[in-house]
Amino acid sequence: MVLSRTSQYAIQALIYIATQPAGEPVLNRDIAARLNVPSAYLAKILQNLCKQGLLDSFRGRLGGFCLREGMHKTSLMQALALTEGPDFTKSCILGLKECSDETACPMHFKWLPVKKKIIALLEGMTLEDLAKAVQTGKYRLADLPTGALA
Amino acid sequence: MVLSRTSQYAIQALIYIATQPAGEPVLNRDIAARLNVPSAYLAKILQNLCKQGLLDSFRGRLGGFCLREGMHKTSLMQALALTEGPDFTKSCILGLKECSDETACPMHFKWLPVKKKIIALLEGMTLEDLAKAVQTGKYRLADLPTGALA
DNA sequence: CTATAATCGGACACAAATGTCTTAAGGAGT
DNA sequence: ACTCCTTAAGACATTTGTGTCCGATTATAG
Repeated sequence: MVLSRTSQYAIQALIYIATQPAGEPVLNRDIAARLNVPSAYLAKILQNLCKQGLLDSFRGRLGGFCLREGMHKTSLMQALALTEGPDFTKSCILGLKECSDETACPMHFKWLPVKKKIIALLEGMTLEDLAKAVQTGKYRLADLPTGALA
Repeated sequence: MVLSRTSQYAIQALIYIATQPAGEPVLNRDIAARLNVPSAYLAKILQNLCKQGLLDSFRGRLGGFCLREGMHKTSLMQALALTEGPDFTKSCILGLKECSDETACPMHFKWLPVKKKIIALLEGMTLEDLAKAVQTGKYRLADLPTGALA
């Protein structure tokens, strides 16, 4: 429900990168192992986030990916706009092309407040926030506990 | 966001059928035309809803689909469980297989209240409710106004 | 009984999402 | 210069969602 696998991988990876020391590139291979996600596919996703300006990438030795300067405060909403498309919260829940306060589907006015809550939630959480939550050890980013890898 | 095309078509069709006189089968062809949806695909969806017990179908002359006795009060939640699978609200927003109050992803406790609102909304709306809303003429089921077809 | 009209069921077709592989290009260390 | 390690890029494969088609089946009307 709600998010594509691509977006889920992207968010997980972004949070993980945000937990690592700023400025030290993180290896795609390490992220993939940590999150238990296919690494070649993850690489594609990270490359896309680079093109969109959220990440920086470095080739060669000491290379890898890291958050671009200042991007720790990126909201989940902004990040998802990059993976799901900028209008991913705009669409009608029943799929109607035209659905607004003036031309509403029968669910429109019931769905609207819930949608607003979702948007507020996504706009209110930053990568930094989520990274800090993970660093407390109370939450996990993958199906294994935070420190379970060797 | 949120619903597959299949589910969107299913809900639209169910609401439309619920607006029609009970007991009089509705033609798949008419539903498809009214909703501007591919009729062969819609037929598959309706057949599935029959197998799952939500609709009745009748072949031959005077045939078609209609809501099974008593199913006007079916909630959106119940209908979506048939098209999206019974656990479609259960899953973790980040895609973790294990994510509960005890083993939580960093979004878990923020997402939980929103998820509950969504579930309450879906459980609170019945096909009958939505059909009545459409019948007031204030809402539309397709991209054309309720009465726009010839 | 026959013709007609509708769903049923399966096979097929196409597109998008997801995942894999290989080669090229670029940076760091020796 | 050379080698190694990394991302970049594109081709390819697989899976799933979406959509089409056709013959079989069933019910009604004449």
